[in-house]
Amino acid sequence: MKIATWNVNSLRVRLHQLLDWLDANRPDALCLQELKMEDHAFPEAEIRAAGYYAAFSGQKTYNGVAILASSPPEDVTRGIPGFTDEQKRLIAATVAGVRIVCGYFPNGQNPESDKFAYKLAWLDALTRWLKAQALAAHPSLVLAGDFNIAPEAADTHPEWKGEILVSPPERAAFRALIECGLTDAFRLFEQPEHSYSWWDYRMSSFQRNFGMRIDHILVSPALRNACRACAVDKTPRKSERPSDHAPVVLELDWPYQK
DNA sequence: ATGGCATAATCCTTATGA
Repeated sequence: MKIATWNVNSLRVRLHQLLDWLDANRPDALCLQELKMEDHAFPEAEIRAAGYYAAFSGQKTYNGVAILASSPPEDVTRGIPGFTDEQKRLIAATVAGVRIVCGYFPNGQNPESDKFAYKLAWLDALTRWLKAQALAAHPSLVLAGDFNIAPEAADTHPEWKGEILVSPPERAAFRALIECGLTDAFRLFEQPEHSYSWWDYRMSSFQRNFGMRIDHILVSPALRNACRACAVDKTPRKSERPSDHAPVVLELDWPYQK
């Protein structure tokens, strides 16, 4: 089973790149973030024609998340239960017996801003819900998306300066997620040095590999031993008019037979 | 080397992202 996540930074602009990528990679499930469109504009017919079903939660201009799958997503839920949030940042569904939670975590802007407080509150609500409910109800669970956190020093270019996405409170919030029993699938495998998933559009950041690893796939204990490979696919980032994020792809030996 | 880019909407300027 192949599960992937990709922040497309406008599904309208990236639709054809998405369809090409689906054709070339045939994931069983794909988590999308930053649709930047309302549900009525979601390109359901094009995606269906590519052989995929979709569950989505969109909004105008910002945010918006979706789960595409080769079989119809089941038991779809939107938002973090118990957390009132106008921003469409979370969707969950079951695909082939795996509970898939797709998130577009808040950016936070800077540690002094209200948006930063919102980011930490959002992460706290997510962590509490996973710990108290979701993981118990669904032992085989994947949390995938744009976390907007580079968890360790190795996840940013060595010369990275800013505070946001790397601050101690953000990294502590990431560790709290891990402490729910989740594993960063990317780090289960040997990876190229300086592996990132996002590069700023400015200053030729991609050409200089001046990036950060902020898109992640976390797996629950029941899935940990089923992980076979996990990698960043830089191919779409090299195309014309790319998203600033690259897809991250996890291969699972699932249903697990050992 | 963080600015200078990309996107959407308010649409020729602003808000936001990371």
